[in-house]
Amino acid sequence: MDTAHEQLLRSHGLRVTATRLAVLDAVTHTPHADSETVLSHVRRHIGTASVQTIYDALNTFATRGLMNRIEPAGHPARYEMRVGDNHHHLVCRTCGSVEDIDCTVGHSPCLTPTDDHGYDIDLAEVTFWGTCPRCRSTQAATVMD
Amino acid sequence: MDTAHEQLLRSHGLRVTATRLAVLDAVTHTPHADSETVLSHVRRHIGTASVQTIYDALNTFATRGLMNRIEPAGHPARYEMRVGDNHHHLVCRTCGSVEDIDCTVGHSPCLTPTDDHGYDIDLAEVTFWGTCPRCRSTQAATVMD
DNA sequence: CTTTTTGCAAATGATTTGCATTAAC
DNA sequence: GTTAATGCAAATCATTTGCAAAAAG
Repeated sequence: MDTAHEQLLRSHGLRVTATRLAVLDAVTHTPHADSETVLSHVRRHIGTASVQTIYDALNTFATRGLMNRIEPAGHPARYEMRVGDNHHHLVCRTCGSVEDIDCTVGHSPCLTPTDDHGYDIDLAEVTFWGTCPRCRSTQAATVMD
Repeated sequence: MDTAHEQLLRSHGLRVTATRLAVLDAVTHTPHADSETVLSHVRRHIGTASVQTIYDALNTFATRGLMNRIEPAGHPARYEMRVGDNHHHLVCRTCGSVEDIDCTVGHSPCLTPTDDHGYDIDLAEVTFWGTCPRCRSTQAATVMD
């Protein structure tokens, strides 16, 4: 079952290591995982791993296109396996948790800029900001000061 | 001319100080300014100001709704005066510079999420990512290794 | 055996926090 | 005279960098 991940690495010209397989495993099983979550998952699986190796693996994967890096402002980066679909992200302002949201129109929605200002545009990103149910109930209890 | 800014502060229940007026002035004259740009502008205008005071003013303004804070992933936060229009942002991946982009449809475009996952959504944000003309020409010269 | 990955430690860089001083109301 | 704003120093926190040791091909 991790043969698929081995193939994924090789097909991108990357060396197969226990750490990398564990990182792929972590993000596959916990979409939108942050580096800390990945680190603890990896340690649980293969015993030991350094913070820097996790960052290196995640950076490599994001750069080589195996993963997407999601960077919610004010929160640590999160990662998801790269899939071909078109989806957006819903981010909690309070805890930074991320949910996928299908695109309403199935493809990039009205995202052709009116004026590209000479930029070479490669991505239109849609982010929905809000408060997740859990943070909302916590706040409701807290705000009663 | 800074009377307008004084009124803006008072109308939001904020005290009028030289630093705050200079910060408002900085962001008005340099939309999408980052804290460093604001700091140097303020120092040029009123002689002295601490980093922390700038951060405090910008945070207060963003929280109280006088400004929008734009946080391009991987780059320092930038600020713009809050206006009622509906526009998006075009961010350079390399240098983090920001340009405004008018919304194609004039109002939030196809931004009603298909499933809100129980979140209390307050904003749909559209960000275009690309490379600005300046960074593109620099890279073209550099990539020839 | 050559190149890539890993691990450790130290550095970076934007931003925040605590607290005493000063200025606004 | 209160309360809020400022300034200074030190802390925080995610992430990066430099370099030597270990592992992959």
